[in-house]
Formats: sequence, C-alpha cells, structure tokens
Amino acid sequence: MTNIFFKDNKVDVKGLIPGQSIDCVIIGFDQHELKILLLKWKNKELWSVPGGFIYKNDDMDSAAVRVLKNRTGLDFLFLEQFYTFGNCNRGKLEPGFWEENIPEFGSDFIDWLKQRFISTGYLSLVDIAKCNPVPDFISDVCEWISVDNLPKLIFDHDLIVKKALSHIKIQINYLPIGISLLPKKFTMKSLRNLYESILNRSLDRGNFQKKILKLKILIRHEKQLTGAANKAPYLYSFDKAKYKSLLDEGIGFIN
Amino acid sequence: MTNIFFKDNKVDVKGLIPGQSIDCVIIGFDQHELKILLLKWKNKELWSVPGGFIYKNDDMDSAAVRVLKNRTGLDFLFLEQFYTFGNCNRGKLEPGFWEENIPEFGSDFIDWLKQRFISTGYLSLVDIAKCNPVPDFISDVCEWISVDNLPKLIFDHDLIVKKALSHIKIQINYLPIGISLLPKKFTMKSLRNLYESILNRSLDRGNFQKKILKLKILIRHEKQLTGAANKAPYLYSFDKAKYKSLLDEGIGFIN
DNA sequence: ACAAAAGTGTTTATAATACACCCATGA
DNA sequence: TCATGGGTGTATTATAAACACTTTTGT
Repeated sequence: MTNIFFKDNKVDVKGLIPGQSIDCVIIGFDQHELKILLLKWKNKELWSVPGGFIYKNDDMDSAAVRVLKNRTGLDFLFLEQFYTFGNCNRGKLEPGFWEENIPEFGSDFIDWLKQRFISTGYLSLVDIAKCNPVPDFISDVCEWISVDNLPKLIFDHDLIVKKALSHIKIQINYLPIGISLLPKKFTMKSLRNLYESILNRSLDRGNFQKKILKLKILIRHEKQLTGAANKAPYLYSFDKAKYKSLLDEGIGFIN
Repeated sequence: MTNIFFKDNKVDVKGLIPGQSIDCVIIGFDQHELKILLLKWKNKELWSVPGGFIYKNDDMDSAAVRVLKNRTGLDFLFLEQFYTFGNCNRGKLEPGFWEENIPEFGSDFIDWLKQRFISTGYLSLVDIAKCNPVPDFISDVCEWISVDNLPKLIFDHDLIVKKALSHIKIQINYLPIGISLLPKKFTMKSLRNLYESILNRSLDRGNFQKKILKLKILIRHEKQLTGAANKAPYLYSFDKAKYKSLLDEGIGFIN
C-alpha cells in the first residue's frame, strides 16, 4: 500500500493537487494474449485501472512513475502519457459509495474524493514475469486480466482502456513493443503473436520473419527444444542499441 | 474579450477549476508557410498561445471550444487534444509580474494565477482567411506568426508549440489537413506546399498529384488564369463526404 | 515414414521514385 | 518563339503478399 499521503492513520490530503489524478494502463503479454493490470475494489465486483494523485511539488510524470512502482514493484519501465480525460461527469458513483466502502479513511478524504477529477492516462508496457502486482488501499486484488475479456470497470475506465489500446495500435511502430513486453529471450512465434494481438489480425509467418530479420535488431541464440514433434525454433533477443536507434524513425515493419 | 468569469469588474474565480488550464495551438496556412495564432502580452515583448480556464460544470473539450471561439470568432473547427503539460515548474515568472501587468484584475485573481497549473494542449487547424483574431484580457495583439520564426514565448509555450507541430507531423495522415487549412478552392501547388511545410521536405510534383488524384477526394474546377507566363493550374475543392470517410483509415498518400 | 511447425525461397502484384515529355500561357 | 510552370506518362526500383519448398523434430 502506498502510504505516502497518510498521516495519523488518516489520509492527508493537503499535500496533493486537488481535482487532478493519474490513471495507468499497464499492459503485459502472456503467451498468446494482451493483458492489463487491474485492481478489484474491496467487497465489490468492480474493477479499475491503477491510479493515483499528484503531489504539489511533483511533476505529473513522476506521479505516474510512482503509481507504476507501487503497483508493479518496478522502476525504469516504459511509461508514456496518452490522453487526458476531462468530462465533468466522468466520476459519478451512487451516493454513499465512499462512506460505505472506505469509512476508515476519514471524511476529509472522502469529501476530497467526491470532487470532480480530471485524469491523465499513462500507458506502460511491461514484462509480466518481472512484475509483482500489489493491491492499493482501495482494492483487495491486483491481477492481470485479458484485454479481450474485461470485467465491469469503474467510472470511465473502460474508455481509458479503449483509448490506450487504440493508442498502442496507432503508435505500434513507435513504441518499444517487443523489448518491453517480451522476456529477454523469445521465439519468433511469440513476437509475431504479440503483434497479432495488438493489431487484432493475423500476419503472414514467412513475411513477418523476413521483415524483422532484415531490420538487424535481433540476435539469434540457441534453438529451443520444445518436446513437440517438429522443428525446434530459435530463440532471439533484441539488440538494445540498434532497437532504440531504430525506434525514433519507427520500427516500420508493419503497415 | 471573454468576460464570462468577470463579476463587478473583478475576475470571479469561484466558478473555475483551480490549477487546470487549456492552451490552444491554432495553426493556419498562408500561401507558403504554416502560421500560428499568438497573443502579445500588454507592454511586453512576450507572446503566448491562447489559453483559458475550465468551469466547474464544463467538459474540458467545451472549454477548449470556448477559447478557440473567443480568439478566432469561429465555431465548428477541427480541435483535438494532443498533450497535457504537468511539470511543477512550468509556470515560473519573475516575482511581481502579475501585480505590475494586470493590477486592475484584483489580488484574488492574481493569487489564483500564481498557483501551479497543469495545462492541456489542444490543436486546431483553421483557414486563416475566415478568422477574426481578437486579443484577450492580458494581450494587446492577436496575430498570425510564422512557425519558422517564433518570438520569445512565455512559460513553456515553446515546448507546447513544438509538441503540437510534431503531433501534426506524426498524425498527418489522420488529420483533416487540407480541408481545414485551405480555402474552399485551391491549386494543386498550394496543397503540395502545405504538405511540404508540415513535413519540412520537398515532395515530387508529379507523384504527389497522381497519388492524391487517385484517392478521388478532389473535385476539379475551372482553370485559374494567374497572369503568369505559363500554363494555368486547375482549381480543386475537396469532396467532403469522401474526405471524411477516408480520414478514419488515414489519408495515406504520404509516407 | 509421418505430421507438424520452423526456416527460407519464389513468384506476382502493387507502390514508390525519378524524371521525361508535352502543353498552355503571356511576354 | 521562348521561358516557365502545369499536367501526365514511363521506366526503374523497392516493397508487400501469397504461398511453395525444404528442414527438423518426436512419435
């Protein structure tokens, strides 16, 4: 639990910028599908994207880094702002929601939560295997959920997730997709599956392989004997330096 | 002058969301170059992008529409959010700046202005000929300035402009470039010049023409006799319906 | 030997690029 | 009739798409 804005066991709201929040869409890739890190609210069948607030002497980006660190245990992740959600009716809940669900945090905090919030959405791409998901003060579960099978989300978080996913799709050639979402060593099939999941269409096996090999950003390693009755695939890793220098002009092997 | 938050000749700050602002990068195209609508602050050699604040019962998008309307006299323009600027040191000015420059607005407003602001940047593309630039309460000039020759800008407005221009460049195939920035009828050369200005490189004349004609979004009109000693160019206009249906998938004639 | 999936090659179609050609215009 | 810029065509190259062929693996 992030406890930085707690004081005498009550939430100290004074140090926070009012009316402004951060929401992080944290994306991972698990074998064959994209997943998103979600929080399940205590005693509710209601989920949300991890979020947080901004300190008065904090850059907004730093606040996003903090949220990410608190939920995943990870630092130095890819993190990028993608949209700010500012509709005036975006935070509506049934009356008494906060009082029922988090009475222990005190009425000052509850009043504070009831104000209108403008929230800036951040996108992060992470390797699920490295993550250590931790619930926050308002949730009891923090879990990877398939983006194809999302539960009921609070507020406008379904919109936030949708925007984030379309951001990834549009920016696919300019985001560190492979290097952020895959483990250090991976097969060509994994990499292709990843791109197929994001684009939501199948890509020709042979052409995909040819194109990405031509970019010279992959290092080929030993074969991986899977035990299956077929040819074993090579393992690959990224040449980080080449990957990053290519990223600026776009890793344009998909159109 | 926008006077909606004035009351008894003083600025009434109560109705506004504190700490949150809008900045509009309004882009036009004048013959051969991209221009941006800037405000010159009273008695200062200091310019800024038009901005404004958000009412407590106002969507952020509506606030941006209002700013645009107030500065240009125009409604129904292309307007799109592109980034939110949230560094904690982004509003620094020398001490006494507000007191010296706008004492007439009262100390409540000045105190209010001194708080930290998180500002969301909006991009608008407009036809310069249709605009009627109007200064706001803090400026005495509202003028189109070439983006290649920007004056000293206040706060982080140079960063805001830079981000907006790179946004246009990256999103070029998904923005209503031609239809927003050009007059109703235009020559092929104007259209090409526009794209060249945005991309900051020259495009082959023949290929450009062939590609855009193949999209079937242009309607050819009468020739325009320029008085020059050469073949007269055709005038074109956009087929709005076809243009808009193409935009979703990207007007992809530039790579 | 066979099925299955990996790695690579081939063919075809499409698109990008460079630039050549002819035409209209006013001096 | 000449220079200038506009409209269009062509040859070349590069890229994309479809899919065929070969290789490796375990049964």
